[in-house]
Amino acid sequence: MELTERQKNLLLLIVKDYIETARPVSSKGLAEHYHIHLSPATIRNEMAVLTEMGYLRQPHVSAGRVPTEEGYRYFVREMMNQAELPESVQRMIAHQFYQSRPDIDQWMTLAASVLAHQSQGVSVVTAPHPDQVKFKHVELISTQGRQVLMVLVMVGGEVSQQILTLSEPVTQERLSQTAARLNKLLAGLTADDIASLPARSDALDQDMMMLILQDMRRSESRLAGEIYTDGLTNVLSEPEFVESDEARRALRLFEERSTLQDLLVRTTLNSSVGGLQVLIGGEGGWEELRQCSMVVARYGVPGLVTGMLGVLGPMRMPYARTIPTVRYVAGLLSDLVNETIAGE
Amino acid sequence: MELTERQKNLLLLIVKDYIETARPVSSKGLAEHYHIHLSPATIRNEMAVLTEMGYLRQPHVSAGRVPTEEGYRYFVREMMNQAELPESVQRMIAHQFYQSRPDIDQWMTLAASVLAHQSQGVSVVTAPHPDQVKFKHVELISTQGRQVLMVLVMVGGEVSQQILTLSEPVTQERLSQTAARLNKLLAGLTADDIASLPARSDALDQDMMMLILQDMRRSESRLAGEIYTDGLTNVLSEPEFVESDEARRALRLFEERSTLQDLLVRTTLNSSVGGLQVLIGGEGGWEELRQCSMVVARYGVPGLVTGMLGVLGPMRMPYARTIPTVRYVAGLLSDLVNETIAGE
DNA sequence: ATATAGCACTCTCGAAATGAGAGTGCTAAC
DNA sequence: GTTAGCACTCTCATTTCGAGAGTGCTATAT
Repeated sequence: MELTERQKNLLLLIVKDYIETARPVSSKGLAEHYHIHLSPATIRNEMAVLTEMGYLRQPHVSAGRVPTEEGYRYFVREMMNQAELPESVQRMIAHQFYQSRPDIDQWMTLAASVLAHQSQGVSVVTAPHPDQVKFKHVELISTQGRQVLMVLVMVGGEVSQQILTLSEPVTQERLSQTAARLNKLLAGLTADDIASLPARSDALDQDMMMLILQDMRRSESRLAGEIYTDGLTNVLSEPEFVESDEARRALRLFEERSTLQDLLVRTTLNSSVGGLQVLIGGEGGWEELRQCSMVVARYGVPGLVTGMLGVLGPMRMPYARTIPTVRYVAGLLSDLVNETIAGE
Repeated sequence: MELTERQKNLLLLIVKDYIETARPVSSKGLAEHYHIHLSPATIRNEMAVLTEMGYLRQPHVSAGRVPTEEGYRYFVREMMNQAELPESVQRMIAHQFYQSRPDIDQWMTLAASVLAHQSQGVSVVTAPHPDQVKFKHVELISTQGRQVLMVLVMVGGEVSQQILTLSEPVTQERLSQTAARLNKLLAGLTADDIASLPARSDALDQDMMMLILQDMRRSESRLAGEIYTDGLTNVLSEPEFVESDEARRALRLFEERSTLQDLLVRTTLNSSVGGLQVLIGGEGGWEELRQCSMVVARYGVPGLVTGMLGVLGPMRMPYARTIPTVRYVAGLLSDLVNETIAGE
């Protein structure tokens, strides 16, 4: 069954109003607030129909109407394509990015901060992660005695570092030689490639190679790279979170990195870069998030390096603000990633 | 005026009980719950005295007693020296640390997690930070085109990395030579030392040196290094935070890194490594934390590299658990830092 | 047919009323 | 010094109540 034009406008207006005020919207209030040329009675009739169709519901018989999940979905579907971030805001955001120093960590933190601020929700951003990790460069630096700092650089610029403790002291010179040999040998190889290489005759070389392999595996398994979040306290004052334990429990998800990653991976697996998903009411099997919505997007260079970013908020979140912001920041990060690995 | 032995015991018991139950403790309840050989009436008399002296107060005339800040302070002072973490817990924690891979980042995350879990509060840990940054090693790696990854290692193992974009492409070979020259020239120097060096004749060398200097300055100004926190959601369900807006607002401090740093620096400036401070009710001029307490400690090698860690919770926090945990983890981190930079 | 006015009806929400219970302080006796 | 007893106070949960909000339905106007 289709919605008439009038029903559609009314529905959108109701959702919008509810998002702003957080209280059930009444026929009278609607008629007054927005000067529609309709009487409350007429609006009531239409509301009854919309309720029948599952877009609205009444908390109790003598309250106004509140959108159902279906109602939110309709709203989001309608405004998805039209919503644009004001240009001044775009410039402001872009400015911050291009002014920060060019460092993945900075960018991620900044992205999380911008998202949280603009949307007044909780933001999550994962660092860009190569689909397949390739060795680029290793550096072995003796700190002192048997302690060695290993800095491993992957193709694409990802860096991992760790401190090793050797069984016996080794000179910096020997470390440098080992590093040089490995750099030549392993350049551009994937973890699988390295695993299938024959053992090195030199014991130190062999040990280091194994450690590198291990590190690359670890890097690969971190499906989504590091996770940055911001704005946790934003939602604390939202009525949904003050009142319901359930909503508060949802926040716990955001502190547990492993579940969070799971969530992200699951929701963004089938979404392509550029595409944007809105999950309303914990769609996709997240019981804990039944009262929440997420706006997520993937960014990066498809097939090479990608990451994801999103915003979580109450189902009543300001989609009109959140959606374009997520989309814009995703685009920005894609550009930055692109520039960084250009000409690969 | 001194407290009699009986008053002291009573006071400690009351504080302990209140910490556990979160509700005002009554004379009767106290007499029943702990089998003291005293009647409620006697206890009431003593309570009246303790109230007089400012250690207790009554939320209203017909409620039990609640500790005042002064009461908490007394409690903490008394148990400060005796509280010990059960050995099984100690082993469990140590195990986690020695099992994790030896990486500052891992350690910090782990420390934050352990603190948050054990104390059921919000934990904060700052990475160890050298009192004075000294150059150790630089590595320049061409990623592609004009993009160069600069990895800077300080004495002590601190690493900073950034991506540079040069005005024109430079070969890896030339970068390596520059790095080698700078490594020789700058080894062991402080930022000030470097600033006073004459300009290099080679333009690339000079540019890089300036960038290194800049990076070191930045590293120095980050007074407390990176900040790790955990357990934010722990306190959300505590009654204090559910009820009062004020307490909730305090959490906002913890999302704003800059204020947080300020707080840490100010509170730990005059505390020595090994010492442990308990700030009750926002002592030290933090209005926002009037309802909270913090247990903070400094760790590391005095005069060389230090960091700090702490736990924030409601004034009603389980000090008996938190204090020994903070102390133990601080010791552990000190050991780890020590091992890492041993023989410097 | 569609929109509207009117009205009866239902339900929530806040305020006021009430009463039980918790806990105290004081006094007098042990 | 300790304790039993008792009067007193205040809170908190519960109930009652009425006002108000908002609806759905029906009859009327366009």
